[in-house]
Amino acid sequence: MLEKELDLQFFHQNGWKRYKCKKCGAYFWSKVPRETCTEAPCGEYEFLKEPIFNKEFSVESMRRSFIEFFKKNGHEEIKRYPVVARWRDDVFLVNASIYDFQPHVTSGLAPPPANPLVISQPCIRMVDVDSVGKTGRHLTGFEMMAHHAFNYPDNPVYWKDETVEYALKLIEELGGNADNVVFKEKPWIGGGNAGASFEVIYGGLELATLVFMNLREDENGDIELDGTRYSEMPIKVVDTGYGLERFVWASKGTPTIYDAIYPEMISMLEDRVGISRDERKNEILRQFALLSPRIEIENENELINEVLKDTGASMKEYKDFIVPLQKIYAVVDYTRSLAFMLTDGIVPSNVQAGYLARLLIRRTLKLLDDLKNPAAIGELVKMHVERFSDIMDSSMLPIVLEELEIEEERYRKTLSKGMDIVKRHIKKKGKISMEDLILFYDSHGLLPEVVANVAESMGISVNIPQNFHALVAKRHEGAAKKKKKEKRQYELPPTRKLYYENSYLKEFEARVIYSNGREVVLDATAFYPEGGGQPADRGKIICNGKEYEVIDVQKFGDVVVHFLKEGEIEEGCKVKGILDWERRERLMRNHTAEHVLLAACRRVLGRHVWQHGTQKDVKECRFDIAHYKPISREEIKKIEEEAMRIITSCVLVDAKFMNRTEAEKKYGFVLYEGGIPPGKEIRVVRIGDFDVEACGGTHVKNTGEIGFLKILGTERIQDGVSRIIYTSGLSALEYTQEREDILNVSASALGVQPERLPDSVNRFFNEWKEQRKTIEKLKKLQMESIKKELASQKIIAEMVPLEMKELSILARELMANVERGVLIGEDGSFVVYGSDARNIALEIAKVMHGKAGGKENFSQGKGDKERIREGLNIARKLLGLT
RNA sequence: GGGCCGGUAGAUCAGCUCGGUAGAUCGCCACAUUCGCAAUGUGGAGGCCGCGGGUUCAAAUCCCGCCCGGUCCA
Repeated sequence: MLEKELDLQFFHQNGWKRYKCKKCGAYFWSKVPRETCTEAPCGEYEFLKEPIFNKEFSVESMRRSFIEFFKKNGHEEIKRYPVVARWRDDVFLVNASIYDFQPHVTSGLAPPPANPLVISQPCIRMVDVDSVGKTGRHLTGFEMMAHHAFNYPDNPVYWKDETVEYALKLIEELGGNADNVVFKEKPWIGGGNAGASFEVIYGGLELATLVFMNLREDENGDIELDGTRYSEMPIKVVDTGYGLERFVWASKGTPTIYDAIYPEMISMLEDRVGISRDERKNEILRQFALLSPRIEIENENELINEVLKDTGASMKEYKDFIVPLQKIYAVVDYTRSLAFMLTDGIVPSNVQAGYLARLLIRRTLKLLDDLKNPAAIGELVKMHVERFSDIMDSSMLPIVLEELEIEEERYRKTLSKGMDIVKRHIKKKGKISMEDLILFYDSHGLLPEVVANVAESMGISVNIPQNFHALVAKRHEGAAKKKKKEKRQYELPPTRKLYYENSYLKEFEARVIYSNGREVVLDATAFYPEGGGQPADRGKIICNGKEYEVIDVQKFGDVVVHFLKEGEIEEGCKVKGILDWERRERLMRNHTAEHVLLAACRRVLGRHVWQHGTQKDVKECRFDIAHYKPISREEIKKIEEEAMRIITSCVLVDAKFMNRTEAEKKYGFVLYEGGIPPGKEIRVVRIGDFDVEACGGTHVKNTGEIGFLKILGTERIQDGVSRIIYTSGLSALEYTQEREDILNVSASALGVQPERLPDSVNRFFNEWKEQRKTIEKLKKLQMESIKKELASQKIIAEMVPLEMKELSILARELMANVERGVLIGEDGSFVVYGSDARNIALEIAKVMHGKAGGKENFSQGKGDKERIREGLNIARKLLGLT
């Protein structure tokens, strides 16, 4: 398939030929005859010996050169997207520039922001997190420079030949020799799409990938790749990715990619850690970069040994200089990724994208600890934000720094708590098993190396298995299973949505176009179907004078289906629909109130606040937001005040349908606060300058109609996610009235004014505690006197005015003097001790119609308190007292 | 979203396996020692054993549900 797809005219016209790599067997195109594809490990990193361009580039100048080149060639420059993929629900982070345009642009549903376009998109890839620093070339954060063209059947832009030509021209413009380029053929699959691609190899390094995306997943498709079926797409997408950092590296030929990108921060950290660089160390590092494509990082020891062998370096040299340097590299890369993630608004958390941020933070802190803390994590993130201020939002810095402080504190706490647990465990068990190691990691977040360190300081050695993480993963197997909701399909024309035409419509007339039992579809409806966290309307449908109650309304595609409580309506019938207006009005107010609340939260708490989930209802609504610490009482009050300010300003609420791409351009991704609606057209609800969201719900026309917004409470549902419970309008008034009632009832129960309640309650509670203590003391005294009375005898069987708990205590104290005893309490419970105690207790229980049990010489039980006399009698008999 | 661990005195935790008297250490208070402090000694105060059900004669302990915290995975 590739051979045909990638046999370009351009190659034939310009003297390029197709070869097969003698080492890896892949096919490639080259202008000069070659034995191998030249990509490491088939070739070597030639650029490390001789940079491939005739001048050095910084990150900034390379990015600029790339964008200017494509602008010159008819491309429009597009601003970067956030690294957190808010417009998608299938991934957390942006992994590649094409993510910006999936799924709606690539599927043809929405137009691209420009065509063709050029962009430099920051990406985060967590998969390489373990390799960073050690291989000399892996990164968690990088910029993918890209040009994209979307070819529609009626509007083609350009395709394979032009794309290849651009790659060569760009390299020449940067001062490289196009004849050294190799185009390696490769099938490409990703994100539900597929196509053919070229890897652009230069100097042994893959500099770019040129993807020609023309297939999409389709179970009925006639092309099969990797076991999945694909069919041709109407749109053909040129998807390129040029690694910005790799280009910079190749222009400089530094020992590692990190030295090329962040020379300033690295030399600063080297100074602080006390490492000096020289040619020899650079040679060792260079060797790591040269060998790492050949030896997988999983076999790290092999890689290290090879490098030491090739360079003649000692293990000590490696440990003293190379390891700290590799840690510095990782710190520098991680903190830049964090700078992107946090300024783009990711809040550290124990779930979702926030967890990935926390993971990076903790790894960074661990590395900084290893390096004896040459810098604070916040200092480094700040340096990145300042250096990349042209593409990062430095106004987020204060919030980011606070988030990092909170995270560091939390990490230290987890760590010290975990160490305590390990120490206690060792004291108790004296060893640490495999199971324990997994438990410590899985449940307490302690890396096995950390556990081993603690154990060794206590003189216990620990075996860390090579496949530790695999074992942990095995534990989690079968844990996650997703189920997709099957949505029914109705083969009916779209329902006319009267609730969008006039959200105040209370009654309407329509015709039944489909009826099946309790399901009714009308040609038009004012009933709002459940969606966007707003519950369905209720009300009734009247047909031929007969009323049918509507208990649910759902949307299937573009068809609105009403569900009746009972009865059946004939198709074709003319009906009148009447909404439960009281309910709908409250829902509408609460929905608009939610948008107001979000605006207020962003103003009070900061711009990182992001809606996380929501559920409207008539009375209480839930509104979840991403925020990095619990919301304080003071903040709640401020949010309420801010919201009321928006409400009392009587701001117009504007709802209209807009072209998706235009809306994104105009308002940005804050639009998707409430989720990602499908389709080319999206409904945009705007409240003055306060808030704008894509939202399909029904809203009031003016914020003044909300009247009153009250926050009923907050709770933290996850780390980094707080839930605000609120209500508005009449429901809010009802809430405050109910609260007042509670106060009044409580106050009158105590016979005080409501204002006096806090003091009075405190007093009563303290008195109650005092009295409880007094009772305890009196009981103790009573026990003492009973004890004195009984202590002179050898065997006793008595009724005493005590209950179970005191009986046991008394019995145990009597044991010192009295050999055998039966004590029966006034509530019918009893204690027996001394020889044969259990059997005696069972006998007493039998007589007292109760039950008993306990130890051989100390037993308890309880029986009918009316039969205490009988119990005593049998006890005396069994003890030989009568 | 799922898995795992935890919630007992102001703090850190033991007790839970196998139901039957709620404990330790630190901190706090008082007294003793001292010119005074630190240190030490003696004594004392301090617990809705997260909440709600259930099983049981009897639950901190066993079972179920919920709440809260931590942690790992997607």
